Amino acid sequence: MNHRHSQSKLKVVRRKRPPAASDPTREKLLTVAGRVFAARGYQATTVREICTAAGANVAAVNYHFGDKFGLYTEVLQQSVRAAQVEAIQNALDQNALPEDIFRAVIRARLRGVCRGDLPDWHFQILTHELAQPTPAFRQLIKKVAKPVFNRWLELIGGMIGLLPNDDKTRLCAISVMGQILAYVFAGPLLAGVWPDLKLTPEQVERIADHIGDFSLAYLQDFRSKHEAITPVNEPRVSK
Amino acid sequence: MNHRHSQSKLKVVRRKRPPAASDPTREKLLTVAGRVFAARGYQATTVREICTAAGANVAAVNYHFGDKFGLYTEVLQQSVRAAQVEAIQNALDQNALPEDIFRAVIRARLRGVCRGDLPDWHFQILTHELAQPTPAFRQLIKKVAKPVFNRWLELIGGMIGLLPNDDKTRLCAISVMGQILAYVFAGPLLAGVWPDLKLTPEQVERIADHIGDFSLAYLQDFRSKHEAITPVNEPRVSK
DNA sequence: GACAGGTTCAAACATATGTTTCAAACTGTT
DNA sequence: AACAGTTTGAAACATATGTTTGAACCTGTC
Repeated sequence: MNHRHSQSKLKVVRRKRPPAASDPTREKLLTVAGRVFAARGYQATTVREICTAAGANVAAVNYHFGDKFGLYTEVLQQSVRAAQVEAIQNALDQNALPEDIFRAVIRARLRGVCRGDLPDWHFQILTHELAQPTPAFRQLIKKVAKPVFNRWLELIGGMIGLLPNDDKTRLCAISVMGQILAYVFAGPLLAGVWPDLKLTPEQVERIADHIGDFSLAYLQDFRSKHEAITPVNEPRVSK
Repeated sequence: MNHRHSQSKLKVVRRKRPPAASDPTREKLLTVAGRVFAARGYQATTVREICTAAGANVAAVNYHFGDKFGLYTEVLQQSVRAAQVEAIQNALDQNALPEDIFRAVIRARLRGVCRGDLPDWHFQILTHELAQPTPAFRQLIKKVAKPVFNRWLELIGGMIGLLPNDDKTRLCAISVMGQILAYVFAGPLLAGVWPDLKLTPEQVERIADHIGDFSLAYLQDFRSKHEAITPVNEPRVSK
């Protein structure tokens, strides 16, 4: 009944030569589709809307991407690539004080949401995925989000002297991530509740600093209280 | 082209007598629709799916609710009513220590997300609205979320000795809300990143306690550092 | 039982939408 | 210029879906 994401098309229309590096209509479709998918979500978006907005024929999507879902998948990948995951990876893999890495990650993630004034459309797409995950999304989580989060757990575990897989470590990691998510995903909610909030670059820095302060208060306190029994170099599972 | 929420139907089919208190198919449609809308979102949901799941005829929705959007609006209202807003209102208006009120609010909000095992479907609907707000949603924010948040600002402002509309107060309020939102709205993300997490009532209590501890570390620290210049009884704007 | 008002049902309607088709236009190569 | 492969375009297709319709079906009242 419901023609969901058709997943495995056996007879996919694929061009012989690879994407030609700069195919005008292909590029146009991709950028336009990004905006539209971000605004309406996968289901509510029509290929006709994308094509007319891109000045292309209705058949263009099927020709270049096989089908609607093929286009969406490519948009999603491009979106994740643009979501500055490497920025965060880099921050996490830097050789610096844990606290500095910690703040750098927060800043990197938060910077991603203000390209100009509104949350970047890349994140709006993720919002839709959060509400209604497609197979493409689950895959991206496994491949992108999970490794980053694991590294994040190591960092925080190190800061409070617990193992990465300790429940307390996880709770703390989520507490910090959650504060960031509020600004990334709860846009409409925030706008209704704090209308004057403008996500200028300076304001974003202030927010990042605040989240850092807010979180470190607990993390450092936790560490100093448990330092006697669980030294930094030999973390143990607590309780 | 796109038949969005049709908003103002002039000739709405309305029964003469009010909803009859217990109309079996009407009730059935409402409860079923809640589940389906929560799972798929407004656009992706078909009235046929709802009707067959409710064991009713396709025409039932139009007969009882005018059109698809009428049904959705009613589901949304019922959903907000069930979202335990009063529980939070009550907690906020209680006469107790600020810290206790603070923890009670966190617990109340977090409890709402675990009716059984998965996030309650009421919140899933809100997730869709977050991704793609309907007019009905913006209204709900103004009427429900904003007053609660203002009360929340007062509480936190009082705890750190700042005015409710101070930026710092707002940042703190969002920091706490954000931690909660992570569990409410980022379900798929959490599931991918912490698969073993089971939202049992006990686990929810633990999470609530953690968020309380995590946040109070900063709030109490902030207060004690600024107490000298800004006593509790006479809060001032900081900086 | 007859009647009236409300309710349900199967079928039909109108339209929206993803996809396909096939001919025309285009592009680079010989 | 001729040709082959690629890309585009307008129309057609098949299906999904919100809505309407008119008859049948209740259910209580006289």
